Amino acid sequence: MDAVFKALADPSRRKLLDQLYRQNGQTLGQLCQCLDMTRQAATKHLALLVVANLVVPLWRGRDKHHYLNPAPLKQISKQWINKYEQRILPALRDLQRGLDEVDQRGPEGPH
Amino acid sequence: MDAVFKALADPSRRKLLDQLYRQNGQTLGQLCQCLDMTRQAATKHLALLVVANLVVPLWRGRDKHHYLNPAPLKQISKQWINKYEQRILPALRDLQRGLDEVDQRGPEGPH
DNA sequence: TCAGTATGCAACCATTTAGTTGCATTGCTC
DNA sequence: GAGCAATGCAACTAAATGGTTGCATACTGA
Repeated sequence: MDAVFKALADPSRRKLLDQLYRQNGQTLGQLCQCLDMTRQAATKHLALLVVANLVVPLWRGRDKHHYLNPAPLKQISKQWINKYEQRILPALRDLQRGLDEVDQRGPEGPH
Repeated sequence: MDAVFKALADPSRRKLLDQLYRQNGQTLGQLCQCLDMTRQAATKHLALLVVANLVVPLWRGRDKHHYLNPAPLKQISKQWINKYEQRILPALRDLQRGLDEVDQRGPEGPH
């Protein structure tokens, strides 16, 4: 799971995923064209995506095609993000209570 | 959105969120105890969470209390992750087609 | 008012990261 | 098989990151 969050942290890598979302199975060369960096740099980004299992590479002759694997995204969504989403309202209530306590101590206080 | 993904990339920061999930409104001192690093390091992590608007700090006297704000998580889930989740089956189909094309060129090939 | 507690700020260090350049390898095509 | 095209690998650099130490500030409570 750590690898997935790490992989998603970089805008270039998210861009790569978006690119594969637009058209799945692209080669390294194709993917490079959208990134404004050298092929080698893009390769490293792709390597991280592969480690996170978000992308699966497939050799066809001398071409390396890349395929999207959205499963890990579902994973983190289910195991991590969802539980927070369900707390939106309680969290708001907590914050309001916090604000109330601040006010009680005296508004226009320090900080 | 970039700030949110960046904030989630580090395990310590996710741990802080989990800690606030367990008990909302904790002070810096309390949050530090779960992290095995100096207070100053924890402060920096919290600063990133605040920038990403995942945590809202609130001063009460000399104590700084921290409150969870799950809204940005909902945001990225809705605007980014969900669209990928809906592609799980099509992506699998794409991959299968890719595998088929590899096989046609001759199984046990190079790479 | 004084001691102690909670926090902020700044400088510094080590590691990781993002990117580059240069060269090697492999496969297609003519 | 010669040349071109697609990719891999390694070394290097610059900047961001995660962490530390030291000191300053501000609130609390006896």
